[in-house]
Amino acid sequence: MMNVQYSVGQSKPCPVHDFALFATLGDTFSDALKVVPSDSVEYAATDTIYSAGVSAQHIYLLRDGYVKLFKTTASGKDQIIRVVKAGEIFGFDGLVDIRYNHSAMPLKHATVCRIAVDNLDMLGARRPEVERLIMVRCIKELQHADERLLELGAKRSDERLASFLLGWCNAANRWTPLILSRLEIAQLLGLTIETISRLFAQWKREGLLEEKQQAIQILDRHKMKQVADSNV
Amino acid sequence: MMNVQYSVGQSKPCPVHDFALFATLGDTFSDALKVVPSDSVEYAATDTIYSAGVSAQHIYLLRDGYVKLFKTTASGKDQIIRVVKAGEIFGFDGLVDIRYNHSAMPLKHATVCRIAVDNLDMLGARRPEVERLIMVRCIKELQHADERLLELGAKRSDERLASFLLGWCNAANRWTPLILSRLEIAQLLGLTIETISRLFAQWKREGLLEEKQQAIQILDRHKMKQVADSNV
DNA sequence: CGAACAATTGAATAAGGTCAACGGCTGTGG
DNA sequence: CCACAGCCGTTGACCTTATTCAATTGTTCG
Repeated sequence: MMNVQYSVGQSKPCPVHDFALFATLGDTFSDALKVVPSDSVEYAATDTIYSAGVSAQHIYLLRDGYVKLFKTTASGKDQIIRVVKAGEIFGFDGLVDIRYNHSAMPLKHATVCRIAVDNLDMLGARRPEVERLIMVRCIKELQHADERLLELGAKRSDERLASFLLGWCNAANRWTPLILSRLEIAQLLGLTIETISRLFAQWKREGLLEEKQQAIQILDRHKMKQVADSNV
Repeated sequence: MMNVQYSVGQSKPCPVHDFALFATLGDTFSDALKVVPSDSVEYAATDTIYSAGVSAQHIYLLRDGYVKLFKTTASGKDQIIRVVKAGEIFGFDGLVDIRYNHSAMPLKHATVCRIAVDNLDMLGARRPEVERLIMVRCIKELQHADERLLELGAKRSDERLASFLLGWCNAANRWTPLILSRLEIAQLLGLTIETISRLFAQWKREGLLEEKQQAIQILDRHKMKQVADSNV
């Protein structure tokens, strides 16, 4: 572990049971979790949480910030698979495989709580509940992946960007911090920086979208939805 | 259930435990499964197994043939999410959601065994093992989806087709039946019929690929791999 | 303040899509 | 048994979309 900064000490216990995700399992699980060694780790923008191909020893819960999961082609192009938001879990390849099949890095900054896969055994009888939880999350993620496959495979650049923005700014008519750079948006949508930039410029001109500082606001959500489904 | 033909009777019990996938759970599970109502259903090429948005009541095990899972855009374009092969399970949206989030149809022909989600409860104490099994399958599928996202988002048409063909013809230098039509390959790779056709023609000319009847053979697997990773 | 980096914009190019015509196979009905 | 319709695949010419290349501006950070 090189560029990893522990938030307080080397192994600060992580209050996993505070999180809604794990809270659904009830108190018995929370109690059980207190037995499981877990620690809190903080990452800066340039840190790598884990790399594809590396031994998959931990399962992660994102406490604060955003994390991008991505894969890299043989020719060096990155494709962002998913953007993880606070409260979500990621990196559960270790439950099945020896190695991670993708890489994980923060967007800007991230605080995670991680549990060693080996230590999951300590949960004893509660373990099936964890697996059920992960199964549920996994199916949800699979549905999300299906949707993204549809976007990458069957939609034009403007449709892709529009539906990404709609998903990102889930609050209507409010400023939403855009954590991703143009490059990261491009890598997420399978496009180039320039294409993203041009679409932004066009939509700003048309009064569809506004941007100030690092934040954006969708001015005409209805029209943006039309663009996303190409009902123009 | 309209265009559904039951293989023998209305509810022929399905020997689920014969399948490698479930066999991993051991004999106790096989015994338990005999209690669970499941039936075998046969579909022709034009039948629909289930449609996106429909109530997700069954979980399926493909016994014979191939099944395509796909989503449709608002404008009517289909994107094939995954091609299911014999022995694999699909349609487990019902474990989490009320409705299927994608549609399922056979390629040519399919025989499935299905279990009502409600009846999975009958497995009682053995249920955690089923959930673990599904979790494992689900993670595997997620990894597969990640790979496909990389292909659709970051690769050119020739790279996509080449890596699809390499995956499809896993046996080296042997004739492999190509179950998919040009249209279906196009819908899988996010391309058009014409593009697929042109690449096939080019590779046949170059002696990379051969096609007779409904079968194909990769003549130069090494070179095909180079195309897939654009090491040209 | 200047160096590095991020975003914008324009012009040229390439990749793939669209449109259209044609060939070939299959299955059906006279 | 043949003729023909219908479907699938092929091929060519053209067009659209998005990428690439390049120059410029804006932004952030030491």
